[in-house]
Amino acid sequence: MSPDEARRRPPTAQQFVLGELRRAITTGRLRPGTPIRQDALAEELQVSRVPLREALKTLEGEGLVTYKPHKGYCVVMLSLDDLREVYRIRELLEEEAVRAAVARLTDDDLGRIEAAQEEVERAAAAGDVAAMATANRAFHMTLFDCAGRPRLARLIRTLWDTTDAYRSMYYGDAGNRERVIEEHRAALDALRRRSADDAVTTLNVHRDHAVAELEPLLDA
Amino acid sequence: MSPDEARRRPPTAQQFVLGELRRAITTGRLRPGTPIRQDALAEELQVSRVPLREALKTLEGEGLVTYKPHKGYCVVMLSLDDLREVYRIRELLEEEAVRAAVARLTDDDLGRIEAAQEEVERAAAAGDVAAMATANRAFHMTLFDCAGRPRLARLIRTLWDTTDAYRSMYYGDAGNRERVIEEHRAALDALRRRSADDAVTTLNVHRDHAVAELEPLLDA
DNA sequence: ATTTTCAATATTGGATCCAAAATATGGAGA
DNA sequence: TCTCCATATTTTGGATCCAATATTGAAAAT
Repeated sequence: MSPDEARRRPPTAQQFVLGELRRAITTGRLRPGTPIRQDALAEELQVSRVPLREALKTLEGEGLVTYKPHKGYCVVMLSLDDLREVYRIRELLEEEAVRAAVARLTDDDLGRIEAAQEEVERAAAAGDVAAMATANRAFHMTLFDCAGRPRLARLIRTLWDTTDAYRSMYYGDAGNRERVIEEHRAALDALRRRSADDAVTTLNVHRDHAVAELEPLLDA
Repeated sequence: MSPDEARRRPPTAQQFVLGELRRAITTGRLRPGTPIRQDALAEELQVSRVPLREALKTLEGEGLVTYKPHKGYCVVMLSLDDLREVYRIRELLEEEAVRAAVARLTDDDLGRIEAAQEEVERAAAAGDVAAMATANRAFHMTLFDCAGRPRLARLIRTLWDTTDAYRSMYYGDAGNRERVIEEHRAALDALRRRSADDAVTTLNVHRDHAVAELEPLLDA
């Protein structure tokens, strides 16, 4: 392992494993529905089963894996209904977050959101799908964090985590990337005008587009 | 351990510990803010630290304890803001659940909710606070489960878990117990009429009463 | 007296080993 | 051939041990 990797590597094995598992699920290396063989996975990640199991417990709490006593963990298979349910819950919670955020949005906050958007556009221009997914998330979460409601923001984060595995596919399409940028700009415009209604509407459209694109992917 | 206890005891140590920890936090035996000494707790519960740590990971996911690498776990101290935030989120999600539930409520469903209510009243009459808390929870969750939205119901459950520690205090007061029963009856009436609006309104009032009673308790 | 450093101690993180449960295998009986 | 049951193997659950990190306390220097 290079010094650079060592610096990046989290301070505990369970956090390292957690990140690796997220990535594996996100990128589809661990496909939905597959049972998780702890022994094999632990060996592959060069850790013992203890930190692996703690990471799995965390993922269970986030709804990314299921667990049955004495049967083990299993990557969650998101059904179409699940997807719609998650997005509907997101709609409810994110509207709440956006309204609270707009009510107390400072110019400084706005600047950070704009910076995130610049990063999104830079990644899109470079065609870097992974970077774009990260930047997109930062864009939204920065806004949600402005609501000053840590528990609400935490909930929304876990909901995003749940569908991360599928969202990355969304950015594979150039048309989607272009549309995301346009919709973000519209949202930013609403935020600058401190119009909560417009921001909510814009972001709802944004979200609906995403779920509409994702739905076909789940049939396969 | 008696045979009866043995039958009740969960199939894995981590589930047993999970239940014990919840109770300990709920009853205030583990007070908010106290760091959790794994060694001592494990010994007290007669298990090793491994299942204890996995249970703690679950509780962390539910927001009942916090975790810092190399520092350990800590029972969360719910601030007044936290309480309000949790109840506001519950309001949003439970309205959604109730509307979905009413839309598909069968007579059979209604019967189960009524049965839960009978149990609530029975426990209240007996002055059994713990049983009343359990029955009350069953009353609401039975309704939420009727929504046919498993993820939504799961989320609501974890939100309830978060404030369980404080809710039990609520039932210590006889006036509160009486009011809960009245409000449940009003909600049942709305459900029988299949009036989603009335059910939502009634339950919002119900919830607001609870939070109003709980708020003073959090100053101390 | 205050601050800093360093060692001693306590506590968490992780690896290995063993036990318990579930699953797979294979043979006996109908 | 099919079913059922006993056994072997795999896999998960948990206990113990060791390592790494954090905390505490005391001594030394300013």
